[in-house]
Amino acid sequence: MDDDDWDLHAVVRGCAAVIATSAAPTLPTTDQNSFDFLKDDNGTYFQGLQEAYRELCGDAPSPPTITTAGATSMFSLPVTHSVLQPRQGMVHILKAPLQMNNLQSQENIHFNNPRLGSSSSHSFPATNPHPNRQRRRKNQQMKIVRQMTQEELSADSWAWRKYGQKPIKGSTYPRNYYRCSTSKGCAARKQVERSPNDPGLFVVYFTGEHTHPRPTHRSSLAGITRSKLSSPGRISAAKNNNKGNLNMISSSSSPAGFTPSTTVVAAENNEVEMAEDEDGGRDDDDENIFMIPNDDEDLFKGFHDSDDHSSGAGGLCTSGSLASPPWMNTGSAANAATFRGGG
DNA sequence: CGATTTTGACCCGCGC
DNA sequence: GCGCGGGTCAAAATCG
Repeated sequence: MDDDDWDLHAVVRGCAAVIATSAAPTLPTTDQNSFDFLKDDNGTYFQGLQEAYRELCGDAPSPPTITTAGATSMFSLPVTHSVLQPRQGMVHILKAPLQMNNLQSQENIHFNNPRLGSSSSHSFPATNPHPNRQRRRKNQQMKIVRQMTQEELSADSWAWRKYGQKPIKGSTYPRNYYRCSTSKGCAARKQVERSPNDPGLFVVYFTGEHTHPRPTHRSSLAGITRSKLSSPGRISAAKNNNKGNLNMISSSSSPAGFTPSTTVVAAENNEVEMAEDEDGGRDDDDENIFMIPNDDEDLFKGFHDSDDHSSGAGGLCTSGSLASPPWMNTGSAANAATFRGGG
């Protein structure tokens, strides 16, 4: 389920706080292994982050920069800039808003995780009619945000199953919710919506982790037969065509088709701008950012198409400590999007 | 028949 | 405490 996922987010949250405050203490959690790759020998994370970046990017032209922007701190992993601007070709790994302006001590690095037995004020009642429903505080979620073209979305070897669609207030287009269908217990999810600034682009949020290796052949996966955007029967004839939903597509024919450097563009959508935390407020979308430069093709080859290089199930996933964030995997594509009611 | 999509309802975090 | 908004569930419909 999402339990591990939650822990990871909590760890990352703490890690970000540590870096942002330069305090660099050890993580106040028992589940530190998940992000040990960010930790150095001194028990801090700054060095580890740099190393992690080197793992991801190979020969990075410059070391990763930990920077702060206004009231919000963020990781910035520049390739060609010492400090990249958020809009200059970044993939944003969003996390919960740390409210760094209020973060003064490690005590503030607090995990509102009921499953960690910490300070959460929320827990599922015993009478929960949906005991399997795993919810976490919005600001506890870690997201990776990417802007992708339809081609990019199609270049995905993961199998995604749509489980919801919601109109988002203030957004022209609805948001579509997908979860990984490769493995039943897989917590990997993604949200796809059209960029409000460029309907030709899609803003994709990746959350959760894949609990299984990347499938080598989509054709062997359950459900892929209906996840083809290009399928005339499904798209043009199906009832959802006129609704403009974001439909999944599979991409078994293009296992190596992902070319992030050409398509992952500057983050100009509203979500990412909010993620910049310009107002330093407490908006739900006002999340801390773990930014990775999208113009580093190797980086995303590693994340998205590592198996293209015969690296097995995720080239970066070389250890059990989240060497390869599974939520970095690209998702399926989307078609035209309009509101559907409800919600 | 099995898997996915659709879609209304439900749940819950969060701001006021 | 209340209401809004977002995320998820799950039954029905659909497809191959």
